[in-house]
Amino acid sequence: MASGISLKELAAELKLAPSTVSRALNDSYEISEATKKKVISMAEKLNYHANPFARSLRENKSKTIAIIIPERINSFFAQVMDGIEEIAQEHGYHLLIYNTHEDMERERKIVNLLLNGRADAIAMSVTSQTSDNSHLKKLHDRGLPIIFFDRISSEIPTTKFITNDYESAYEATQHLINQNCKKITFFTLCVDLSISKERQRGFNDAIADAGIELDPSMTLYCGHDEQSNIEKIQELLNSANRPDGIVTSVEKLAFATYQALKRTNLRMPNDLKLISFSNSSIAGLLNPSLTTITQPASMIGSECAKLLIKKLTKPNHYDLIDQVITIPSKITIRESTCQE
Amino acid sequence: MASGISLKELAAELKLAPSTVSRALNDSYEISEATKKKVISMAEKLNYHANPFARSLRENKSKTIAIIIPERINSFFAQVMDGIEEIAQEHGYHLLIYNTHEDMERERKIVNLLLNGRADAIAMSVTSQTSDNSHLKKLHDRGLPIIFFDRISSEIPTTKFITNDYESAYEATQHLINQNCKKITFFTLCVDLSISKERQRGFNDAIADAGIELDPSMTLYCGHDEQSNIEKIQELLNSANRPDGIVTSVEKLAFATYQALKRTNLRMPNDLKLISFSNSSIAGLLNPSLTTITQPASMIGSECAKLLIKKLTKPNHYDLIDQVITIPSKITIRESTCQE
DNA sequence: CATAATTTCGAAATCGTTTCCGCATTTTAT
DNA sequence: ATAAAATGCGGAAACGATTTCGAAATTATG
Repeated sequence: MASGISLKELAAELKLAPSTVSRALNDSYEISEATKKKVISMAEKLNYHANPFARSLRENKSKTIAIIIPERINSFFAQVMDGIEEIAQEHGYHLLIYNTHEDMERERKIVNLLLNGRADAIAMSVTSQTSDNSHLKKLHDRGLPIIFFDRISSEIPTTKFITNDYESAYEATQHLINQNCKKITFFTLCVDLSISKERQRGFNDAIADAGIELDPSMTLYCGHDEQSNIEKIQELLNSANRPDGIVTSVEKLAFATYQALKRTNLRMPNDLKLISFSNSSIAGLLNPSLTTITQPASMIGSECAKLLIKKLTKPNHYDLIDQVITIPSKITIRESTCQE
Repeated sequence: MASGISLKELAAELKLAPSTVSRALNDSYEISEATKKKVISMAEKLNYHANPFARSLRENKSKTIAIIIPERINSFFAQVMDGIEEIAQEHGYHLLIYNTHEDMERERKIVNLLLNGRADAIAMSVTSQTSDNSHLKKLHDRGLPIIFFDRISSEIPTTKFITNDYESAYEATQHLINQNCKKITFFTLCVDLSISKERQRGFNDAIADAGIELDPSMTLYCGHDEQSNIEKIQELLNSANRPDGIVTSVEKLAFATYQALKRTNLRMPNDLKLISFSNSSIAGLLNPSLTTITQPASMIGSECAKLLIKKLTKPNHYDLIDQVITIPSKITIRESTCQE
């Protein structure tokens, strides 16, 4: 609790005015080199560290960026966070982390917490339930720089980073068609989410463009509970018109499919081919190894951070214009979609 | 940048003194219910949010906990962070995240940043290079509550949370011996780390207790580079005295072993059995599924947070006494160590 | 009714910085 | 030689909240 020495005490020790010491430490041109040296060395000696709150209060900025993610830290969000962290640390920014746990009410609370300057900027991925975004609007109206990534809120006019969900899903589906799949199913989670919609659209279009009749049974809606997902998938795989190709829109549904598959006597890739959106580093170690669409998570994170910091350091030179920046995903073909 | 309305402005609007408004908002007994109601509703109406820096400056506390981790967010640290986040959010605490990237110099810098009250408490896992811990000592001497988890610094007299690394490694090794392995090798990363040492010790003792002669070739030292690890392991597997059982002290070395194995014609578990420390949720999906020692990561995180918050809210009732609390890991036996 | 006790609120200090303004003193220009 | 400008520093206000102390208004008490 002993919070160290203050600027005033340091000044007293040096027999200088606080204003002089402050300027010396901030390398002001008004202070002679001689006194600067004296001040700095005394500060070192007495282990002086400026109080961040006093400074933030005075300067009305916190040198802090807040990250808001919607769920427990999975491989995707971990990589995004790592990407942001790298850039933030490089520029001396601090990082606050919040998790909305897919709960819009929590999202609203957290956003309100950030309304008072605790963070200078925000990078966030919205909740799957975020229908009303008045709280986000308020944040934006206050002038707080905010960037969305992955799960974006299109109604807030700012910069958003996503990956090419539509194209990737299209390509993934096309890949299965090329591998001779006749009945392809799309596994998805939350239909309200921007990325889910895009991926679904990519799937639908690829199916339609291949001249296949699109019907609702070609989409399986899953939930957040692992076990019931597995059962639901198992049921599908045991049914009469089981698919011979699957595109899963999120990593965890691919894993659930592996689990479900274990309980059947179907073989992958012979009876069934699987391709999934995933950032897991061990997709190549699964049995069979999993063909993936890998999102550029780390780069999304670092680009968010770079842009935010640019905006913060040169507010007039950069603007978070209302645009969606797409960083393409990468499809890695592995055994799970091999031709038998 | 428009940082909202201030207490003073709110007071002016209400034709009350700032002190009264402050007390009303903090539910002081000195204020009548009538004025409290008026103040609160006006605060709502004008969207007043207290400036956190002014408050922190005055109260000398930040309602913030800092987490310092030593490397990119893997499944273990992700779970720890989730555990901390859950408890922190419950109690209205904010979370700052720092990553030392296994660099002691960065660790020192980050720790120095926290020397001035930016965080009320710290939960950290040290760098593998942390030999000199004067910076940690300084932090502790200042009276800042600090807790170590997983990678602990035993010289700082505070509470530490670890898992039973020694026993787990011992049991894991014993398990391989019971499965008829005759030549067992231990794969490890950093020998300086407390946890590495403990795991190594557990392995060594299990080997010795089984009446097997312990020799240095039974330990393979790996590095941080994925590819060279794979090559090193591959080389070992192709050598004359290849092991028939492996205990890997960290997750990534198990994955590297899977990769290396692909390049040989050895079969798991027939020719080789593998058990690893790991928190990956998809160990069961590997081919063959991986027998794991799972650390109670989430619980470690939540226990850290609970204890820190107790200490912060009732400083006199709780003390971070110099003790090591062990939360046991759990061994899950899967195909990779099955009897053929 | 006068005095004491209680309730309710205001004025001002305070936390640790930064910065505007002012004031010597010295240097440069005319 | 005198005016102008530059240099180096100090004093004090300000950021926005909390809190100590004290005063006014209300109620209770004798």
